[in-house]
Amino acid sequence: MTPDTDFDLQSFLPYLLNRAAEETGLKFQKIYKDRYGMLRTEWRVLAHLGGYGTMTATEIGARAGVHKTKISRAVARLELLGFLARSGNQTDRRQEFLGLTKKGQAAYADLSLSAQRFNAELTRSLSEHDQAVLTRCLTSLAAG
Amino acid sequence: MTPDTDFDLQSFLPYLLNRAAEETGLKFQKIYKDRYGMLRTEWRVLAHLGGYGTMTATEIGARAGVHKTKISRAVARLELLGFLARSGNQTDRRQEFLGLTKKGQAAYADLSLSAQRFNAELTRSLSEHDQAVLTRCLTSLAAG
DNA sequence: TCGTAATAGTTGATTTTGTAACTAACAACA
DNA sequence: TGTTGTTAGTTACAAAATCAACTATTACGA
Repeated sequence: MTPDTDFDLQSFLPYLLNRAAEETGLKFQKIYKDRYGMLRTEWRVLAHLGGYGTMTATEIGARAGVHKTKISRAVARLELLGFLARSGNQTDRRQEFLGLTKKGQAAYADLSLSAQRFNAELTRSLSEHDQAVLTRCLTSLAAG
Repeated sequence: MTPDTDFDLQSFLPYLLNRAAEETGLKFQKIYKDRYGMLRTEWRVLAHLGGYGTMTATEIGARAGVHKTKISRAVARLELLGFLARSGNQTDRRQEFLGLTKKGQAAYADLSLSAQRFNAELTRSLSEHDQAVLTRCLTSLAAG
């Protein structure tokens, strides 16, 4: 039985993407976990609110590509930890506007700075051109 | 309070990588899940054994970047489903050589072919050059 | 060769995620 | 109105990942 495919796992994009994501993600996870006890989704919610301003849970989910149950739990925990505050929407009482507290803003300022440094370190060995190609390809792949 | 960082989540590599990995990974997951009832780690173990031949659990873990408890459970399940067989090592009775059964080989042949097609579809919109850059960058990032 | 350390792999307890069902509020339209 | 459908968000339960502890075996040094 000869192998009729010359499949190469090392060039299979989902595999490579997953490995690269895990490798880089776990390293950065240490930062927000150690400093603020945050989980990944919590950091992601914080990053969205810090970077794009107040919005609803559904909107975060849509932008971040995260399911609403995960958002719901992350929001609850961020609120519990004092990083986030909710304010009901008068015109549509189903939804709530989510915004960072002072403490949340401070955490975002700190973590986003660390993220920048972390990213700079990651891309240090890549040429400007490669960085541009990589970001473009990833953005395209992430969009589906 | 002016934001003293111009951090952009959209160019933060761990975020982009994670999104691209999820997007592509979940799509391909449907294939091995629907056809063979496999989980991601199980498909990954199958892919390693199918692509590189018989090896031990630890070796798969090291190559695939997966923790041994995940490997252990994936192997147990693949064995249960009849895709994989173990054979003890005489010279070191702690370890076992893992290999695919006929059924496992057939599943690998099928899935690796689908993976190739899936990958081709993913990269269809990318130029040859971009593909090469992407793969190179991802491999470098995955290596840590 | 005895005792200690290291390695292969498994198992159990805890945490986190995923799936589905649920409540509450709004929308559309007869 | 009232009935049906849709959307926002939460919760309950099942599935899976993580972490630590465990057994069995081998390696190594006094």
